[in-house]
Amino acid sequence: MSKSKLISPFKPAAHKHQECLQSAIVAAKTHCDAAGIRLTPIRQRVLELVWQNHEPVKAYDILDKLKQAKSSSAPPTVYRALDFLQDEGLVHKIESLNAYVGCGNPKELHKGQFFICHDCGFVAELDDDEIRDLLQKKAKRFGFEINDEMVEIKGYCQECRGSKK
Amino acid sequence: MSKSKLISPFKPAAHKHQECLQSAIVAAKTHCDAAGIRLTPIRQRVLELVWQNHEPVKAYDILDKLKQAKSSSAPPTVYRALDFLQDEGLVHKIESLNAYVGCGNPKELHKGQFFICHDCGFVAELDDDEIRDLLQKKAKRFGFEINDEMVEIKGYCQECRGSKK
DNA sequence: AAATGTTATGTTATAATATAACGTTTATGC
DNA sequence: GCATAAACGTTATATTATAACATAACATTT
Repeated sequence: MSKSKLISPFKPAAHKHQECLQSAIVAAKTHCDAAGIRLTPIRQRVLELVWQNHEPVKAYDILDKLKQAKSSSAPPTVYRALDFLQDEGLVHKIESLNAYVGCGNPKELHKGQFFICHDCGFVAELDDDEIRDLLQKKAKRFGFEINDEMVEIKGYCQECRGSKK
Repeated sequence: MSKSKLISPFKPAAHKHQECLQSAIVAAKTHCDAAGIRLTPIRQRVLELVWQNHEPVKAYDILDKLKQAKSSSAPPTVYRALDFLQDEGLVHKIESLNAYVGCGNPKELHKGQFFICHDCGFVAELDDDEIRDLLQKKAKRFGFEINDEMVEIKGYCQECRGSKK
């Protein structure tokens, strides 16, 4: 079946973000338990920091915050945790920003399509087979076999557009 | 009218690349003349280096080559030229690789969709309205106004797939 | 619990990518 | 020619990411 799922929708600026954060952590724990891998304290902490809001977070900003608790933290501390989280589908990298966002849908490994608001910085993640199928169809025309895809769309979200009028 | 144009197709490994290079330079000159802007020697040289082949080229690799002719070249030399060339649609940045590819279609400013072979490194550029329209349609559903888009697809080109079987 | 293998983390250094800031030169229009 | 803007030179530094090797934590077998 073809799916089109808004994994991380745009939300009112004042939504209850604690809930996003907590459900992401629960989902991550569940996923890691099921997969028999370890969500260590460092990894969980990095995941929490990525989920501080719905904006892409920079590796060195994460590092700064880690250092507040543990001054010995270094770049590899962060990048290793981010690598782990990406491998498990708990975090995505936004390539065009060199920044990272949480993913609330670790179960199926996927690469979503991202919509990023220039104004508020919010990122919405879509997991859409129609887009994927169309890219497949295009690729097929010249015999290309797809293995990985990055779709990052920038513009203005409804809320920010509204506030400008 | 809706277009789907393969701006830079995949090509046999042994295609006559001199022709790609030369026609790109001619197109760039024509474009700059028409627009009343200057394709200075540095800019032209950087463009030639980007067009050395159909693989994305790194800024510092360009710099190394510039230095061979003029040892005073520095990072800003390269990045300024790349910025200019990107603004004019003569070069695209592949965000997921931090690398740059030439574009043979400067006339209409656009952001293409890129297909990148993991094996040979070749990049094909597609300029396809069907993809763009679909992304528009998806965005519209949640009131998102698109302003910039990045589509980078990785996998294996026909030639490389063939050679593996 | 000792020995061992594996995974995760600590630590230092450095590579790779990109921009800031300011001065100088060069093109171009008047 | 001269004023102006555009392009370039130069030095320094910011930002992003990885290499390399040591140590610690945990798991498994004995």
